[in-house]
Amino acid sequence: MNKKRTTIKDIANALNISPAAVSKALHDDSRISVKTKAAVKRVAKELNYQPNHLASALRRGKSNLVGVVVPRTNSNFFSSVVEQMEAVLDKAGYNIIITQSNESFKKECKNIDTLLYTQVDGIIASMANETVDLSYYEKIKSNGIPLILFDRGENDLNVDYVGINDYDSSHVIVEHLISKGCKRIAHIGGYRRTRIFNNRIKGYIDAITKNNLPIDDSLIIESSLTMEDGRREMTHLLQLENRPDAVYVASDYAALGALQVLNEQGIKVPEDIRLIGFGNEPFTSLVTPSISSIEQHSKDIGRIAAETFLKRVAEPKLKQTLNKIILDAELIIRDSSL
Amino acid sequence: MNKKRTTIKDIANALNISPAAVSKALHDDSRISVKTKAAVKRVAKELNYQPNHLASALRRGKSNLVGVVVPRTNSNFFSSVVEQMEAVLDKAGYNIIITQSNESFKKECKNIDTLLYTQVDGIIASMANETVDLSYYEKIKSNGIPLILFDRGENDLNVDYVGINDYDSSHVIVEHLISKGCKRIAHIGGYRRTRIFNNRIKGYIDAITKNNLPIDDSLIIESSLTMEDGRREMTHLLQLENRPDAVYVASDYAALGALQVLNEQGIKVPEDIRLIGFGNEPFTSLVTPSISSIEQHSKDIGRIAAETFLKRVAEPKLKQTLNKIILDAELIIRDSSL
DNA sequence: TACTTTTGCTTAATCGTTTAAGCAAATATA
DNA sequence: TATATTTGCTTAAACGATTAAGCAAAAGTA
Repeated sequence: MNKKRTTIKDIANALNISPAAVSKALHDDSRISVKTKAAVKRVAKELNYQPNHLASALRRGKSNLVGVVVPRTNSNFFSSVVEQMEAVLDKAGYNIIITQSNESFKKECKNIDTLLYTQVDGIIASMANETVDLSYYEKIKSNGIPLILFDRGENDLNVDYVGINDYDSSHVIVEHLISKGCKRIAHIGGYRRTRIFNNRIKGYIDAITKNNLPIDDSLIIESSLTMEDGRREMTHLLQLENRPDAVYVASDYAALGALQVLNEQGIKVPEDIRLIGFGNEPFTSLVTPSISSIEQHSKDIGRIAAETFLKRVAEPKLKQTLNKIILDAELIIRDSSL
Repeated sequence: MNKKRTTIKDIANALNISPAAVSKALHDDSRISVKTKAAVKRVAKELNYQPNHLASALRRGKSNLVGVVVPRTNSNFFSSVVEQMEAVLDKAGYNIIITQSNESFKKECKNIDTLLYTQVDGIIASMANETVDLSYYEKIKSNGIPLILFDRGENDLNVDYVGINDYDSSHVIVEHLISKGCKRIAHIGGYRRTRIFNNRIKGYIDAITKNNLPIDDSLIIESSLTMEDGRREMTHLLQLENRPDAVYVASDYAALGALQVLNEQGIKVPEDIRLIGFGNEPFTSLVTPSISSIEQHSKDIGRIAAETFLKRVAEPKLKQTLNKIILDAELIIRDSSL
């Protein structure tokens, strides 16, 4: 029983050469003979050698790990983003560590600490709904490793960002609804403190105003955008004296909750009330009626975020120009707003 | 600009003591005076000291990281399992690295290599559908770190396992359908090479036989159980001369695809055909009609898997008895099988 | 032939932390 | 008072890989 794992030293001993030569052979150093390289690789395989990442990372000051912080992984958007990141980073020799905050600020801070502690070479993150205090993100910056934000970002942080144009998306949605004859469009949104939700709200207000419709504060609601929130806020909207004829919900999950309430109360969608979600989660096309929604180009976001990280580590620290990439979102029209 | 991160040495220099004393002070060693401890901690905070995980893990031969391998994270089952693991392991001072195979054997192997390379202290895994070759799992075992499997496991590996009783679940489903008067029950299952799917198929066959119904091979289908598979196989079943009056699908995703086809073709569920899924994914209660399904107790599975890992590392290597934990599954009856 | 260059290695230091071993001073015990 | 124990540190050697520096032998050049 060889309890101990094979190290570079074991290979060196077996071949009667120095550990340094082994290390170089394994890295195909030009100063090692073809013969020695072959021998080293053969013995490495024989002894089932597995390089010790900790040792090499410690020595090289580089872990080849990228930390990812997402609010949750079980939404199609985030899991799709992460999948693309993985694909891009993998090709560049990086592995990723996924952590989820479950929308909790405290958990998010813990995750960041864990990642820094693990000596990741960079962090790609999307912030929890709760997050207002940015000190942990400042901590990443002061650590000197690249920080790239996506979707749920924050202007004040002054770091690379990839996301979609939330403001414009609201315009597209509102104008689509108006084209269908809607006059009282409600908005179940997120909290304004989160930049993207604030942008959606601003876009909504500006689009309403631009189209000469009145702004009615009772039609603008802030929430956490869970399915439960969608149910509650929809119920609430239906109790208004002057009901809306359309509801634009800033998340598909909340839109789903809203749709359930509408279905339960026998309100016809889209005839009585038109409904639009946000995120283009797969279930939007599966429920009855299917829910119109905004496609956020998750794959592009994941790919670009990863590429931005790679650019950052490649770039000399000098000419660091900030990358703010805003993708155009796309409205997918389904039965709920026909 | 202090490019370099603060190390234990910096603290030692600031206080004119040895690095060893600093290390001990930070770990509350009893042989360090209260005064020194306080001073060390103060300076550590002042200099914004962040321990280097690589170094300590290298030295201690323990990374306090647990690797998790799942087929995907964007299913509620797996993300819920992972969430519980995280909660349990966190309390014990462990952090987790999540990797997803996307049901690809190749990716799974790569993930395992990455995790071993990162020197995780153990691996908790659920196998991809494709996985038949177990050599990578043997590799984990031969590495000497604990391996715990959940849900998609494998008897041959002879390692700890947590899952639900797939065989019994099939019985419960079949008997429920029979109680509703169904006589021709089809089964859209996974591939027999995967143990859990094989168990579901065996359970289905035995339950049908036990209830004196004939086994019709054209009603037993193997597939990858994606939504697309569900659509295709349902379409196929509807083309049979002698249609089934119930379909038991071994995954909610495939069940969803099947339901779409039934809805599209105007077949009434549950009146014409009853439908049952597996996994109790949230969307099963959201679609119309809502889909009956099996609750897999994902939270318990996650918790128990994590606890099993902790037991393993605590236990002396001597008295290693295998932990096989099989939970009873629960049928949630919804509209699709009323 | 006498030199320079290249090849193919070795030596030794290093990354940041932990820890066994050791040692002087302070305190306790006989 | 003499001896034993405890306290509070230091020294130095790891952990396993990488790498700058160096050095002898082989090959190339004049």
